[in-house]
Amino acid sequence: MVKVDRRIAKTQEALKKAVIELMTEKNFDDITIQEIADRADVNRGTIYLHYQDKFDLLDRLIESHLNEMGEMDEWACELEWKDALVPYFEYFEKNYLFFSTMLASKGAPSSFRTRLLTSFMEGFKYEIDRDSGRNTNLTDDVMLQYAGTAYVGIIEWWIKNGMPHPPRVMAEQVGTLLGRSL
Amino acid sequence: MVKVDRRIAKTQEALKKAVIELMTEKNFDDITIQEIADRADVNRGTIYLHYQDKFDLLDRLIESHLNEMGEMDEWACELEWKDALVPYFEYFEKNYLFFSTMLASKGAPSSFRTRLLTSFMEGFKYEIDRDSGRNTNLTDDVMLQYAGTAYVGIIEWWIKNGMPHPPRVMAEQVGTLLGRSL
DNA sequence: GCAGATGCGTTCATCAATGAACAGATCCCG
DNA sequence: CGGGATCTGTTCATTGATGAACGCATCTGC
Repeated sequence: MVKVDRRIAKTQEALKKAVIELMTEKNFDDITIQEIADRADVNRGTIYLHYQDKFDLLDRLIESHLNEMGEMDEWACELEWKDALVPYFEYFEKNYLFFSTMLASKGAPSSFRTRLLTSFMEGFKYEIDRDSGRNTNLTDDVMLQYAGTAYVGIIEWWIKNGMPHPPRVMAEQVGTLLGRSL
Repeated sequence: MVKVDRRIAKTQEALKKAVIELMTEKNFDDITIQEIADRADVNRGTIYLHYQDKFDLLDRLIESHLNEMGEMDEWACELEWKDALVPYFEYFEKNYLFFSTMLASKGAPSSFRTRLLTSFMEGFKYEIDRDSGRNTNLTDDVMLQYAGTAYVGIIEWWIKNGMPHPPRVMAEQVGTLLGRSL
């Protein structure tokens, strides 16, 4: 992990935060580069030092979240389901604004749901029970699609309904259900 | 008003915020330059581009607040007392952490109370009623000291007690009392 | 249709922030 | 007392951010 210049980290952080905020206020397509720069308190030209355009910025924003969740996979892979899921729901809670915005916005980035699903299914692949024999009549693609859409769906519900249960409770219940499905 | 480079504004803002935060956690004398830099996410050397040392930083932090309140004077000087005080109490409320820290900390910057008092008395000087004749038996220094300490005292009480009344209510009551005293 | 306005992407000289290093001061523990 | 550790204030080459300008494209309304 090469440590990045703190100036770069700060401006990128500010830019990502600005995009999320603006997306709660208007459609992504209606957001202008100048608005992002103003909101982030950054020179307009500075954006182009890091990103191609606003679509690239949004893309990298999504990517960074998926990567961060990917890193949590490695920490969690040796834990029981319900323990492993706690940090995930805490992450969703912490980045509430991002997830609610990305899951709600009806415009171009509806692809987010798909990318999230793909990412989850990729992670589930190594969690399928292949030993006990209880899944011999099930194929991987069906199990992955089933568990993946269920997981995305429950997160979507949880976020959009103002997170009615604390992360720990969600982790326990969803952990139980995912364990039964894989 | 020459516009300052936004990089300068950002780092100074971060440094001031860092100092206030750290002062809520430990005595000012125990705070190290490195801690301030870390908290502000700024290189240690950068501090010396703007300030002599941490005392200068604290000094300029106080100064900037007094100046900002001084600018509010000019906007407010032609209003009635109770209207003029509203933005002040809103300012105290907004910068709650600063005022509570500065008024509470028992160490070296107990001078803050004195500086605040001096600043208020300076502002009151032009508000004394010299026309109606009801103050002919009173001297300026007595009135200023009386109203000044009362004002500082009531702010101190309000802040330390968790701002039990909204700014508008405080402004009305304190406005009435100050009007009677000057 | 065209003129003004707005947004985009890029350029460049200038300035601010970085981080690493340095010597000196002070602290503190053995 | 001595020496390791920590904090300070300063230096400097390097890198990132700035803001102003530019040409170009796309709207918008007269």
